[in-house]
Amino acid sequence: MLHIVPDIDTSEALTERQKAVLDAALRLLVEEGDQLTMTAVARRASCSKETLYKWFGDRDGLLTATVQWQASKVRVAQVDGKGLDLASLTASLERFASDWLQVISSDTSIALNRVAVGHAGSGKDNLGAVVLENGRFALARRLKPVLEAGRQAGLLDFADAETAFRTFFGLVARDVQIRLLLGDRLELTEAAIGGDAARATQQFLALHGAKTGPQGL
Amino acid sequence: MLHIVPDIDTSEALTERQKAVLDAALRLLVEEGDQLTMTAVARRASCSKETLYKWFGDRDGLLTATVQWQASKVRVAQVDGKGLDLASLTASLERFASDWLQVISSDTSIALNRVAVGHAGSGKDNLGAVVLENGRFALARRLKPVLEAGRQAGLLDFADAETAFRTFFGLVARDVQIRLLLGDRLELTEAAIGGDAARATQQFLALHGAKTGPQGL
DNA sequence: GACGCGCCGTACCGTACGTTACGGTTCGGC
DNA sequence: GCCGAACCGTAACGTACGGTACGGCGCGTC
Repeated sequence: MLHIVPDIDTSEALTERQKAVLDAALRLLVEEGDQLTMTAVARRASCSKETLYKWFGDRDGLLTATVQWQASKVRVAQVDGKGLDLASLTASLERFASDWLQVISSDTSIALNRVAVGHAGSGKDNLGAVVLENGRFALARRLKPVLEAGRQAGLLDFADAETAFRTFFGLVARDVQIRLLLGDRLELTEAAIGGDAARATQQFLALHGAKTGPQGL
Repeated sequence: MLHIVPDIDTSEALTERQKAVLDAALRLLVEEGDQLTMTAVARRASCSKETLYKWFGDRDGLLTATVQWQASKVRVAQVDGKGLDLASLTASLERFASDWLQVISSDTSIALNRVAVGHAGSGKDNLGAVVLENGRFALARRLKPVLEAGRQAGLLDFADAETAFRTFFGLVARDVQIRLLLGDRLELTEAAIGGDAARATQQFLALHGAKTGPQGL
């Protein structure tokens, strides 16, 4: 009922050592933000700067590789639509919502998004596109089949899956991500996330749940 | 029925010349993002670096002043709740939604948020707090009285104004801001914004509009 | 019309950091 | 045991940029 599949194989030919280096860079990114230096990465990863440049070309290459490396680790649960009833649909939606809130409130996601947002301004690289592709769009790819299945099963009612997805997204994320990115302290406990996921799911069902009885409008 | 009031008077003792300099800095910020240099600002504003440092202290001071200067210009419409009926409530909500989408999709807002997000990582200054205070929180301060008035008038039904506001916020903004910040091209025409504002308002009313007939749950 | 003040333009200083170069060490292959 | 490749640690280089100093100029004041 629930299995994990990578979107794109971005782990192309990365040795264990290289992954370790990228993990070090990632930790540094979380701690220091975009002003991490090549020297700091080399020291933290116990490798030479020469190696960093040989492997990743330049600073932007290292940053890109780091972001892709982390992005390749973010997986959203995938659910198939067999034997769908209201209970399992609700559970699936709540799980998506919960996973997503968990992701966007994690230190790693915040740091990565901060860097990507910063770089999106000066269009040197496409960190923003990478983050978007592995975040928001990956989520949509996973969720839409569930929505479609829900519609097939007569549980949901909507015209356009993309629009329905965006409504769900808005109900789940609300102002959380932008507030976190802007530095607002916003403690999201496990319980709060669960509650928000349930609320968002109920709201979504209220908007797009198929009417059971006869209904105008 | 609709008047404009500043939140905080941050235009404290800014001469016209200083405002012009900040406008130049702002334009540069929109064009070049955070890697704008003091030299560039001085050249664009036709002033000397010495003056910049005398007026704003250092680079962060200039950035902060620029952000506050722009923030002080962003005003969300204020609406009072007299003679509220469903039509005027709907119109108010749509106007809020439309204004907000207009703001967050503007080049200026995107540039400012990018800078603020970047700086929120390395907590040197509080640009993030400034942006948040004049954006998301200012919106809440303006909208909540309308929601409360709607509840008083028996048009809306919700337990907590803050939660209701966040729901509305989510329905309006959805994934727009994060996508724009991450560099996604996302053309928001006047018409599209109007449509989204109407849709979000209708969804909000569907969730929180007071039930007219007898109704369980 | 001399003086002082505020500001422009620009040259200059110091530093941080990206990038490169190089000597020393480990290690697998023969 | 020797060779070369890969890599570590560090020193060195070049540059961009934040910050400062200084000469010149317009302008209000006496």
